[in-house]
Amino acid sequence: MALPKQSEDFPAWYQQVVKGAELAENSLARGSMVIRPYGYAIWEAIQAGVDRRIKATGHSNVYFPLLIPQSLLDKEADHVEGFAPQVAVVTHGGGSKLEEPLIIRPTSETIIWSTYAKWIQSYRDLPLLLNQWANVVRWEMRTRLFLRTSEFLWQEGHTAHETAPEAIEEARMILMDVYRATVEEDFAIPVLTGRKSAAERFPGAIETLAIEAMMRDGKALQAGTSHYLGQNFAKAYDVQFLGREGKQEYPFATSWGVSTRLVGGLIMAHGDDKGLRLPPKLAPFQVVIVPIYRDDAKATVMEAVYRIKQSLGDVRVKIDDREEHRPGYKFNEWELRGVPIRLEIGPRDLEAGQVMAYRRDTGEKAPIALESLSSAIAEMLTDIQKSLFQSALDFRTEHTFSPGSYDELVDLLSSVAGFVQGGWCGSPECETKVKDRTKATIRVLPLDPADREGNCIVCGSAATELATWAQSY
RNA sequence: CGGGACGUAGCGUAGUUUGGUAGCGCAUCCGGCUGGGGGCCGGAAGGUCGUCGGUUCAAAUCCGGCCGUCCCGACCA
Repeated sequence: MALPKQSEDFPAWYQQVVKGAELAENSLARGSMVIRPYGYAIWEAIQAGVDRRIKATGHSNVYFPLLIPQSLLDKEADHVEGFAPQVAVVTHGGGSKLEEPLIIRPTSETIIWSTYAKWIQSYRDLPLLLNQWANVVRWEMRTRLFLRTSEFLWQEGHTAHETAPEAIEEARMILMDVYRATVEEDFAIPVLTGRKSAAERFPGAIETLAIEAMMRDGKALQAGTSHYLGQNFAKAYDVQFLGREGKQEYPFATSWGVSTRLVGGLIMAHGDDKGLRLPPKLAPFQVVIVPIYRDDAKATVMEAVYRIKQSLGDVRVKIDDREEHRPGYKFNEWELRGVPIRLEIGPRDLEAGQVMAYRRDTGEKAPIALESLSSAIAEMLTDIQKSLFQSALDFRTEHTFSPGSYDELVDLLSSVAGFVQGGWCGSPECETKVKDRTKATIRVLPLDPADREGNCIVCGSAATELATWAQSY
């Protein structure tokens, strides 16, 4: 199979990588996907890193139901307005029409906060720091595997706090210590962190924070969000606690999530014309061994191969011992599937006391002496993880611009050049003007804006902050 | 939901203009030779031509409805 070049047809490239690497495929219900073993293994590695960090910051996991009475959704005005068009509704069950329709959760604020009403009575019950791993359904008009599917897997954290500053700090901590840390350390993808403009905010949120990553076509992908919800949900679901001063008070909320969309980001941030390039921390197989032999050498080679796998200890090693494919076929296939290191082991190598090692990220191939293999592989995996991050960072730097005029801003955004930064006065009119002209949106605003950022690149009046615009997924 | 393209074996496709027994490549299965960058030879199996209806002696082919996929919009936490 010939993969289209990224530069020629990025969407076709993406789709064929997803299918060719056997990550996922479309399923029967519109917009839904089957995640295949290799794709799911990547998701499990992602989950492990996120879950570990969520727990390390004091949160516990819970599970709330998939089905939510429709009336619950209606209680928070912004929320219902934002989600109603995307909600799937169950109207029948047990062979008859339901008295009250049930919605399939598009997110769980409603069911969770209606339950928190029972759990939160006193300031001693706070903070309540819970998270769940779940599937949600949003009836999107246009879907793409991993990036936007009608059903997707995610984690959603829902916390309740005594004070606003505490909740705001929680939302920021999750953004920085869980999401940014996971994506930069595990995915080897640099992210911008910041606030969303009012237009891009989560329905029902007071502040939405996000991490944004650059894909190799210059578009931005929102890779994770963390919301400060204020007291909106507490009031909508009548959650009150008796405070330290003996008065009834409403708690302050956050919610935050990352989803299987991250797999799409992983593909598009690192992939090249040969396919996937997986960072070692998330790769289901960190090393693939392709044995090379004629019949007479088979026993010797395979015996060495198993011994070598043993010697690599904790490294996740796949031995591709399929008889039906020749080495060249396997090389291409594992490159498409993004395995960081390939070891070629044949009689010639064994005689020389070495193996051939191929690095997926750089395409370099060089021999490694058997006696130092274990440390060399460990070192190489570390180096690949670092070097993928560095090259993604370099790519982002090369594709980040600071235009001097509105016309230049429009040109850069229209040609999907990458991230485009400029002063913004904070007015929705200027934001809309750029969007109408170029389809690009403000992806992030600084977490802590400076006092002044020159003039608004759109209208020329005093800028209150530095905005980063981009085309986005 | 609007505009465009498409739907033929597991995958990719030819055939549709001009209606007349559905073909090719890859993959699969069997046998053999092979094996350091997508092997070769021989044999085999695999098809409600997306679906429903219409026109016709005859429909993959013409007409209509529906379903689905992809691209571009609208929408999108």
